[in-house]
Amino acid sequence: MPKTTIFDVANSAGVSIKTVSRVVNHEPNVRQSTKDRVNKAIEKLKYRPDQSARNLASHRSHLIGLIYDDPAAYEIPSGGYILDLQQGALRASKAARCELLIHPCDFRQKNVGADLKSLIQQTRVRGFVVAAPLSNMPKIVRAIMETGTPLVRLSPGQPSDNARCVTTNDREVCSEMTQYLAGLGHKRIAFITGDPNHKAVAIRFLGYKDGLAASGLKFSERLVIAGDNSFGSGQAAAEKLLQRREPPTAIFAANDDMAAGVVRTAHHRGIRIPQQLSVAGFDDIALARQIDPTLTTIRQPLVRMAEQAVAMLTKGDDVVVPDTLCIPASIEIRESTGPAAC
Amino acid sequence: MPKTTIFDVANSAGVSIKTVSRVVNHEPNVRQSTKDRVNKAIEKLKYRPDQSARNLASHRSHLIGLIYDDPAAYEIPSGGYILDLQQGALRASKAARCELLIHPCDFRQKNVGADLKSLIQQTRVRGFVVAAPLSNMPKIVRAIMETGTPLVRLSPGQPSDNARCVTTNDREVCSEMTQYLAGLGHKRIAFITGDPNHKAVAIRFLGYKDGLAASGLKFSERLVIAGDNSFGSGQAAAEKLLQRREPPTAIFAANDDMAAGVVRTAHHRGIRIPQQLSVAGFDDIALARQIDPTLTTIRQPLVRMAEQAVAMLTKGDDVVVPDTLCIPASIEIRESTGPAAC
DNA sequence: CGCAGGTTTGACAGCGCTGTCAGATCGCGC
DNA sequence: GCGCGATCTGACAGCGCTGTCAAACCTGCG
Repeated sequence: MPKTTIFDVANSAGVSIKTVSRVVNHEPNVRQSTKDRVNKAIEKLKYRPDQSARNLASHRSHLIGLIYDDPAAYEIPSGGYILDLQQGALRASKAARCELLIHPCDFRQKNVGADLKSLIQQTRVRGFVVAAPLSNMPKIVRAIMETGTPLVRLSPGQPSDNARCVTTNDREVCSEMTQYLAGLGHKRIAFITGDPNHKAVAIRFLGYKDGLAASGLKFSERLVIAGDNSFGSGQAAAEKLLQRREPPTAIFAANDDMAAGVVRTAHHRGIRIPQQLSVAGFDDIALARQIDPTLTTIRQPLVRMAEQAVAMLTKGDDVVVPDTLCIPASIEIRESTGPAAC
Repeated sequence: MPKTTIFDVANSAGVSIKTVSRVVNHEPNVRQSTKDRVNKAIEKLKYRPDQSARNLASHRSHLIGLIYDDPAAYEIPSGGYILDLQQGALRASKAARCELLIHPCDFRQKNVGADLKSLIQQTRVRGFVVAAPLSNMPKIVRAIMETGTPLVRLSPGQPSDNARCVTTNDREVCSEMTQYLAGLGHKRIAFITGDPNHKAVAIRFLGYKDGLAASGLKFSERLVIAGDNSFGSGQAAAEKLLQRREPPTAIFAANDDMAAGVVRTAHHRGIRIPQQLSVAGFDDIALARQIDPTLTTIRQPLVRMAEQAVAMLTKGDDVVVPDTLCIPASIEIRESTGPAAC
């Protein structure tokens, strides 16, 4: 059974291949009756346009690239983040009749730039969505921009640049969370910062400070511990904080993995949550609902962010799309936070 | 800056385009000196072959499709499974200079078959890796086979059929795990079965029975509870088991998500693990190392399985590849199992 | 030296589609 | 009935590469 091509359809419908092409691509200026005839032929012959040929002739593709930090380069990958990303991207891709190419890449490697460029030139991807923390790395962003391929950055630290981006209100919502904790009576609220490479996560720290100020609490360096976004670093930070003579009564971690690490350490030390210690995270990864107690956190609308990012890429060039989109996050109160003890 | 094409390279190297093509594709019968000259020209002009053109001319692509059950269709996606799958597939794809297309699909939908077929015809994917539980669904497998696209099934329940597959020794290793628990003195070892759609998981139940027999324990229907692979079903099953007058002293769940659910429920009921209850899972997802206590489980070599599956697809047709590959799993003993109490 | 048999190279015709541009057809007003 | 702009349709030349096949070039040996 030889593949049915545009010629077969044209013959069957009694028109030229160009007209078939017009119908398939929803181009204007085709009489309705002709359109119907062609569509009927397409139906009958089960015609599917060949993407390779389309790409070749039209210099564009139906492929969307999703670029994110390679979890294989870490010890414990924060899976939820990536899956949410993928889910959103897939949803929008499907809507735009595109396929999704995933491309984790390790920014620590020297030749990421060259690697990306060759990917782009080979596949003629229609556009890329670059997730944090890669989205704020000039090396990566520049490599893509140099090829002229459209891209949308997800949660870049500074939203400037001449590339489009989709963000969330990290700072504001972290301030809210801090105020919520303060409102529960907590005076010593510790903060575990994230990977400094991850600018958007760094911004969360500012929100924490805002929240303290708004609640009339004063900021103390002693209550801030550096983490690196990993579960293990959350454990380590908690270890340090909880062995103090005057430990914090609440710990706010810049992401859920670290918050989960805190919960684990508290457990080990026999500290009850939330009776003796409140713990809050950020991201609302699946794990947040699976650990015990379930984690109070901030739901980052990652799925929708990724979805919008892809949508920006696939929207017709005629449609005016805003260059920057901010999708607000929301606080998700669960079992791990409660009134301050002392 | 117009794209550099094979013509530019041919001109620069003073050969025909066909020779350039030969060099690029590592075809035999090119004199070393010619090869060098061409490579130098490629280097100089930064030539990258256009995949669309290649695909069109050669009727094959550099795309590998990874098909798995759509986690978005569930409540709680079991992320570790998918990420491991992707990681393995990505590794092998990269080695074969291919890109990975991910295609979660919801087998509950009527038109999955048609959907897949159109994907295939449009993109001319070189081959598919179909993960469990989709790998044992005739509807899916047949749809792909009808298009003549190569595919490799991952952990299909029954390894027959005329499609290649990569499996692990679910049954044997589950028997081992059961014997290990029996060896710790457990007499009442409960088993939580998985999603019946997931044939490979169903097989684990047989291994459990084998293990009981090998340990001289007799099988009891009462100790078997049906789960559906989800965290929640693990919780529910544990709830049922633990409220009995004579509860089991060990619970072996057919996957880690459910085992984690058991741990959670035990916690809530104040039952100490492993002192009062031993819990074992299967898969070794990241969560297994993140919950407290860490979970004794069976490490399914998923990453390697996916890697091998893609490798089967990309190996030259001349290389003889076995039709079925079994990569053994191994028991990973952690904190959640210990000697029987009573 | 000449020739069989292998190795290396090149000419050229597509692959299936889209972009361009010119030609056909239509509608409408005078 | 004619002319003119707007609407529709088709011919054809690529897009950048690979497959085919034949030509050119090498060996080594009688």
